[in-house]
Amino acid sequence: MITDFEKKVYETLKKIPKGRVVSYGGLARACGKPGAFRAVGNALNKNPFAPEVPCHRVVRSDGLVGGFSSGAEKKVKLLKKEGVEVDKNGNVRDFGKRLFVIR
DNA sequence: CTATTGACGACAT
DNA sequence: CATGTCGCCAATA
Repeated sequence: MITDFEKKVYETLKKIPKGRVVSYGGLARACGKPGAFRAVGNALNKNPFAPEVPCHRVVRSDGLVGGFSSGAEKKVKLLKKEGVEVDKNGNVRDFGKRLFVIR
């Protein structure tokens, strides 16, 4: 079951360019719900469009990669593969520059 | 319909 | 600067 909110989340997430990351809060704001960052995380956790939607590009506002349905390590690996360097602590290098602000 | 949960965020200590 | 607590929204039981 795909709700309108989740659909919006996935659609918005597809806009994120390769090599860039977006915060849960920013993504939530782009969906019209500035405070729904938790709900966004939930939507991504289900992740019905795993390879189609780049859910691994969504990171926490504090610079940490956050979690991942298949394991945060996998997420980090994918990010590195796209050119996003991640510290062993889990924080993205040059987070401010890598962060993609929608609209 | 009510309660609990979760890939979080901001503020307080 | 590091840890702890409360608040947030939507989905699910």
